[in-house]
Amino acid sequence: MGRWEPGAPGRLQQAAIELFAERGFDATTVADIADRAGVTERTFFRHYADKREVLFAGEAQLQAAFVDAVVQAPAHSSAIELVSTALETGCRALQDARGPEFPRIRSAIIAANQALQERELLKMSHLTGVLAEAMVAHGLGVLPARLAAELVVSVFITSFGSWIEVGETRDLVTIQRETLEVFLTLAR
Amino acid sequence: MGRWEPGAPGRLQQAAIELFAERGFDATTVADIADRAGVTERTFFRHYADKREVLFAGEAQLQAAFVDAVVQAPAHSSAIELVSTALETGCRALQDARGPEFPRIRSAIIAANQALQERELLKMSHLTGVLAEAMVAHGLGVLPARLAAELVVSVFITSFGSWIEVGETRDLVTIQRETLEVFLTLAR
DNA sequence: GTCTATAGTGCGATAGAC
DNA sequence: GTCTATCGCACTATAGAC
Repeated sequence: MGRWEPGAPGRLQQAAIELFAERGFDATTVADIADRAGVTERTFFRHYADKREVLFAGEAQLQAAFVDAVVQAPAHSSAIELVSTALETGCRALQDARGPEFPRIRSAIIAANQALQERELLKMSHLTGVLAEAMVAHGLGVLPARLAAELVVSVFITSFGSWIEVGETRDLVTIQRETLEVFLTLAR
Repeated sequence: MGRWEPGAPGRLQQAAIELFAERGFDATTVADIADRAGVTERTFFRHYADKREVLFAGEAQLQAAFVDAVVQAPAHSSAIELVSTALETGCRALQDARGPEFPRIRSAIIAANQALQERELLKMSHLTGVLAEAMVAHGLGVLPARLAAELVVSVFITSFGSWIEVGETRDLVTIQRETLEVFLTLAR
C-alpha cells in the first residue's frame, strides 16, 4: 500500500457534493473539501482547475455521447435527423448513467449558486460548439449546423429541466421526444 | 464643486474597457481600473458587484427591448410571431445604440477570457428566462414559451456572431431575418 | 509544499447635498 | 438632522507562482 489512499479525485468529488449539499457552495472552502477527502488543498487544485470544476467532472462523457451520435449518423442525414439522433443518444446516456436522483441533487446545488450556473452554461456552450463542428463535418453548412446544434442544446436543457421536476415520472428520452415534437410543431 | 468628480460609474467603465483591450482582462487589476478612473478600489465594487460586471452594464436596456416587444405584441400572436418581433426589436435596439465597432471590441475582450464568456452566457440565460415569462403572460403554454424564448436567443447569438465578423457589411436586423429564415427552413 | 497577489466583503469614518 | 457617495482599513479564500 502506498503513502496515500488511491482514488483522490473520486473522494474529492464525493466530499464536495456532500458539503455543497449540506452547507452550500459558498460556505464550503476548498480546505473543507480537501480535509474530508484526506488530502491537501494543493491536491484539490491538481485535479480540478477551480472549485466549481469538481461538480462537472462527468460532463466529457455526456458530451461525447451527443457528438458520437452525430459522427456515426448515416451519410446524407438531414439536419433534423442529426438533431434527433444526437438528442436520443445523449439523453439515453444521461438517464442510463444513473437515475434522476443524482442529477436532481446536483441541479439543486447548481441552481442555488450563480457561479455554478455560469460554469454549467459554459459547458453547454462548449457542447453547442462541438456539435456544430460535427454537423459541419457531416455535410451541413456552417449556419445550419450552428442552428441545429443550438436546437439540440435548447431541447436538451428544457427536457432536462422537466425531467428533474418533482413529481415527474417519465424518462428523459420520452420527455425529449415530446419536447422536440412541441418545438417542431411551433416552428410551422 | 464636491470632493469628488461625478460620474464614477461611467469613468470606471471607460477605464476598464481601455485597460482590458490594452493588456487583457486577467492582467488588469481592479486597482488599475480604479486608479485610472480616479477612485479607490472599494468604490469600484460599490458600483459593480464584481470585476466582470463592469463589461455588462448596458445589458439591461437590451434585454428590455427584447421583452417589451413581446409585451406589446398584438393579442393572439402566434409563437413564431412573438419570436420574430422580439428579434426585430432587440436587434434594432442593439445596432442603433452604436455601430458594430464597439460590440466588436467588447466581444474580442470577452472571447479572450473564459470567465467573461461565462458571465455573458448567464446574461443570455437570464434573457431566455424573462422572455419565456413574457410569452407565458402573452398566452403561450409554459413549454412552448420556453422553447420560443430559446429560439430567440439562439438566433440572436448566431446573428450577432455573424454581424461582428470581419468583412461583414449587412446590418444586424437583416442578418437576423435571414438567420431565422434559415432556421425555419431547417425545421421543416 | 510554501508563498503571494488579488478578488471580494464588512464596517466605521467622512464629507457634502438637501 | 437625513441621505448618499466616498474613503480606508482589516480580513478571508481562491488560485497561481515559485
